[in-house]
Amino acid sequence: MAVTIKDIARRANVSITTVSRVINDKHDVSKETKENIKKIIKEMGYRPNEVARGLVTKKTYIIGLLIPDLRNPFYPEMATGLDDLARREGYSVIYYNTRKNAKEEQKAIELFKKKQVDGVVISMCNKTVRKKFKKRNEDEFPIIEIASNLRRIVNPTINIDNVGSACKATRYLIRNGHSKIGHIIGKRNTQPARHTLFGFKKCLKKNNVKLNKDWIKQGDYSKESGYKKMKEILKEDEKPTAVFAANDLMALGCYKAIHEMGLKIPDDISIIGHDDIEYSTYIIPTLTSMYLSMYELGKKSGEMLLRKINDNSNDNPENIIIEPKLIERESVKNLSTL
Amino acid sequence: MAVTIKDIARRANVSITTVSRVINDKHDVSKETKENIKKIIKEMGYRPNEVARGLVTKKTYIIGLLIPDLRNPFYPEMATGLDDLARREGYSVIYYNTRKNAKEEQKAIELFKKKQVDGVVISMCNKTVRKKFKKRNEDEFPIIEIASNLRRIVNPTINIDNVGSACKATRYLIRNGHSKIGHIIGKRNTQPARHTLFGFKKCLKKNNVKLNKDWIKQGDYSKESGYKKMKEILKEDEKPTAVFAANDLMALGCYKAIHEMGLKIPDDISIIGHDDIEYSTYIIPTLTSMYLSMYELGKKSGEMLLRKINDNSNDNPENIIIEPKLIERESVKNLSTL
DNA sequence: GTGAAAGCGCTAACAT
DNA sequence: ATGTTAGCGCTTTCAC
Repeated sequence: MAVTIKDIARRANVSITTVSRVINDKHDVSKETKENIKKIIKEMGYRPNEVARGLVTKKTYIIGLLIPDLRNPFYPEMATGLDDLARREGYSVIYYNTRKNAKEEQKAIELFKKKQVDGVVISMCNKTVRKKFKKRNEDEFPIIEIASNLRRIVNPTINIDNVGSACKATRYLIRNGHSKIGHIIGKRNTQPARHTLFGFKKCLKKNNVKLNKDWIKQGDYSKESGYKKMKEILKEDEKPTAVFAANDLMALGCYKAIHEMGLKIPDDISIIGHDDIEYSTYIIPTLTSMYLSMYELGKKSGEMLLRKINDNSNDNPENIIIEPKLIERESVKNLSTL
Repeated sequence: MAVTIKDIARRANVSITTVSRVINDKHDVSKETKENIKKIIKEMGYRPNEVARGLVTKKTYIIGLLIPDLRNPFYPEMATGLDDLARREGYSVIYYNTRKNAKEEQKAIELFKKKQVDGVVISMCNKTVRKKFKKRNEDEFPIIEIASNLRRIVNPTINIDNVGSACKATRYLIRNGHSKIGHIIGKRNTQPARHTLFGFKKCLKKNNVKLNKDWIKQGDYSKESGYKKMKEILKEDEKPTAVFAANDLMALGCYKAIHEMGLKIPDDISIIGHDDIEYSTYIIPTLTSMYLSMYELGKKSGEMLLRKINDNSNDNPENIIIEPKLIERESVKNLSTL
């Protein structure tokens, strides 16, 4: 058995309360006893049992993190940002990799509740789960939502301005003389995908560029889907001169497809990505993309969450909107100078 | 306040013991009361408090995972394997991203203890911490070590045969007619790095290939270091015709360096990696690498850990050795056919 | 089949 | 400055 507070108390000839006091750094303990107890704690290698502590304080110092897909570097990056912040403030994070599966998302939430986490950061795909979650939990534990893109903001939210971002990306292609533009979108049932598509279309219309539906394909944010969808696009009779991939992972897939078809980026076809993951500067040619710091996003979500955990003032939920920035690299060709 | 077992008991007009019984699926409860209680549980949205439960059962159903670097896709992959298995068996995993920092590793262990995790999976770099850890914990909680490569096996271990793997990779280059071979190793203070270097040297010697120390550079398993070290190699007066990078991430960095110097893979220089991360089939040219499934590794470590948690028989610790397989792709040129 | 009582390791009033 | 008591939400003997 591990040593408990009782063992320390016995050895120090004091009550467990006194021991508890020095553990928690309360002021009203005499210097002598305090030091004596500390010594004994060290000697016996005592470590307070957080489970017991949590039961009475109702704080576990655990944050739940719902991760849609651990294999997308997007999320480890975010998790790192959250973890760093949390750790600094004495919190640990427990993650649940849901694989974008609604059932798993549901289970993740159940789990977090059972585990009595102090708060949760979610970035879910499934609308229904999210709504249910909110309704039922209302005030059970603090939640920060990332990229939910919901109209009515109930929980504090960090949103990515996908409409604006898609617009910027598309405009960049147009400015570079492209008028035959394809788009590989994410899963249609997610808000970000819808918003991105909306921004894309809006920008085309605004600039009087014709939309060709054959060049719009639906992927699922994975490399594989980018690869497959790009191949489909390249099989069309008329091909676009540029393609906007809704994330860098799919853009990576595009690279592979294009290379396999014996074409060159950006000479034969231009690619622009989204998210600007680290890899994008390590592929050849380097990928032009829309940058947003997932690390920062994770960190910010942690800050907001902790604020909410400690304040408990449920009024006016914060709402942060992140606007991705265009990072010009080598994957887009300027046609207008020709 | 959340609803507790008491609330359910009161509503059902039974003792909390009975409620506890149905929660835990004990047999000796009459069908009627059981069903009634279940109904009420559902109605009130009751969820057992795992913290309270953990306090008495001394089980938290939490596994601690020490991750050296979340941003290396290697680890999310492994974490996914572990998570999947753990989840299936009713366990959650709490991770600690140590960033290969000895102090953080130390802290991670302290934390895991305080949190009363049921077991831990570690793959640490730091030898000292590891030893200390073992000595002090001996029987505190079950541990699985990954890639520790320690001589005396105390804990169950999953090892990667880095000596053999480096040998295979090197031999492959030699068979393809290469005799000027460089090597970018990982951090020298880690066992895997030492073993890999050892295997590399051993293979050269065995095949009477001269070792050129200028072509051996020390990186840190990051893309950046691969990039930098490759640049250094390419600045040497005499250049190797092939380079073996100790992991794919560094190989990726090599690609960038080589491209920037205006050279081509594999025509001007061949590259072989190690780990075979998913990206390696998505870069151009596709990377020849040594494959080992991190997902499987994570899963296996979970299986071993759970076995240890449940068995508690500390005798003859298991020891699994994984032997990476060569995956031929496009980044190595066959010089002998010239 | 069901309940009463004790206790897991700790904190938090309330005394002294 | 220190101890006594109660209790967090649950499981687990031990009775009945």
